[in-house]
Amino acid sequence: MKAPRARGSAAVGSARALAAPESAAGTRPRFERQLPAQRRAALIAATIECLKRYGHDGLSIRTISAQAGVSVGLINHHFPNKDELVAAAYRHFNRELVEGLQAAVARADKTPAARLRAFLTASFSPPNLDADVLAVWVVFWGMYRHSRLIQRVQRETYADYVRLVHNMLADLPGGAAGTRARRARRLDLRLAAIGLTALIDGLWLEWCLEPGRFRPREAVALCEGWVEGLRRRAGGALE
Amino acid sequence: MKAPRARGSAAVGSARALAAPESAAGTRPRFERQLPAQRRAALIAATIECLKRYGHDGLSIRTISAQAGVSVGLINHHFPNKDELVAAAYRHFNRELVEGLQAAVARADKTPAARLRAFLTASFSPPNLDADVLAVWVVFWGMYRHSRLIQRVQRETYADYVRLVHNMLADLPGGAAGTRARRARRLDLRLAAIGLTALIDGLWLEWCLEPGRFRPREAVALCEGWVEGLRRRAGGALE
DNA sequence: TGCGCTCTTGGACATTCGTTCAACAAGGCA
DNA sequence: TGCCTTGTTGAACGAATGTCCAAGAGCGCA
Repeated sequence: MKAPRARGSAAVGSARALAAPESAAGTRPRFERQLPAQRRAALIAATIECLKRYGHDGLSIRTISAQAGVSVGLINHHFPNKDELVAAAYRHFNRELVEGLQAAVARADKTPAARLRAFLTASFSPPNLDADVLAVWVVFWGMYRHSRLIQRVQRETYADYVRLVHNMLADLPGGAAGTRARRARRLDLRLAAIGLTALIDGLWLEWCLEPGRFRPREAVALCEGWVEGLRRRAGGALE
Repeated sequence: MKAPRARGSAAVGSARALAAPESAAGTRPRFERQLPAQRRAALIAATIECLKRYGHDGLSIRTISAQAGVSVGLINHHFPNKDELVAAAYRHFNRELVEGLQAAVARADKTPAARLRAFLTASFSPPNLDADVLAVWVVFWGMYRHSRLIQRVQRETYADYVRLVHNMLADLPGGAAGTRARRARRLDLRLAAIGLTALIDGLWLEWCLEPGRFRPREAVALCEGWVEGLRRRAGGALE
């Protein structure tokens, strides 16, 4: 299934198509100049939208420029090449996820349990829990092994996510270890963060591959159950 | 990063390159005819190999045929089109995973705990736990939303995997519920299978995105810890 | 008002893509 | 031995790809 060519440019979201062609002498501008930062943002948004709609096939200069309501040449004026645009889109996508989760946690009550619940609920709600959104992730992951750019962005942004999860677990009752069990507990925390992250990602994946199999609330419950089980075993080494 | 063109065809694994060009009148066959089933299998193997080496870019008729040591036209003689070849490769990949896991379980001791451990160990060992292998999965997942063929194969093969996990959990001590708690327990089993699958998939993903963060044994321990936590809560509804 | 910076256009380019097909030839069978 | 089935080749096709660049024009500034 290929992305449509969209001749004449539907120009979704562009001001271009708002009015009918001028009748009188009024010479309406044929395009609107924008500041580089704005245009770059629009191109990044168009890239993600194309990825949502057409998957990997949507990653073509012509599809993206049509989606942005812009000519083919413009992309290479704002980005040195396609790979840089894709990497920028990946960075944006990552940042928006992490910032959204951070905001959800910040809005919650100050108790660790409430913060965790807010985090999980946000993870399993729109806009994150959307089959289109996960499809976008998966396309990016598919590039990971063979694109240095994608690898770099991953390193840059993933650390924030891991830190968020890690801190949330550390704040849980029993999470602040005394000096004595400090070392064993830190091992636990490391593995716990890894496990929780994996559980969340895996549930994401499963839900999107087959949304009917369970409901978002059940995913939250599963994660909370996991954390609960962790706390019960607290102090003991995992292996 | 594009896949190389390989003019003259290195013909990896083909009998073609075994001997030097004939000097005397010996007219060595220019190619070897094979049964359709064999050739199809070779093309599927070449497809997966290309996916491992070059990611999504490896999915081109020319790259695959070069990898198989075969001409471009042959692929369309054995498969109606490229999508069917890719779907066949996905089916093969799925089947090999599931059958490998089933075999590992079958080889293990008959106790449920040993079977579970064998399953987990196999899940987090080569050839499954390989960054290349997961990269292949991720490319397939990236096609899922937009390819009916891939969706169909997914439905066909995923059920076996889920059943395997489900049965293993059901066999655990405490898994065989009495008639009284039957219904509540079945809810638990369903969610437990979902959760364990998600945990395994997520750990896969994490390990391959950053293999240094934890060791395969730790992944096994995390999964066993999860199952242990489940059994401790056995009988109670999860929410 | 008009100049000029630079954002924007869109045609042109060389490649690569998936698919087709006429011709070739391997190898079993009579 | 020679025929015949059919697996196999590789050139050719049109479509689509990413990039380039000369020309055009929006809009701030003098």
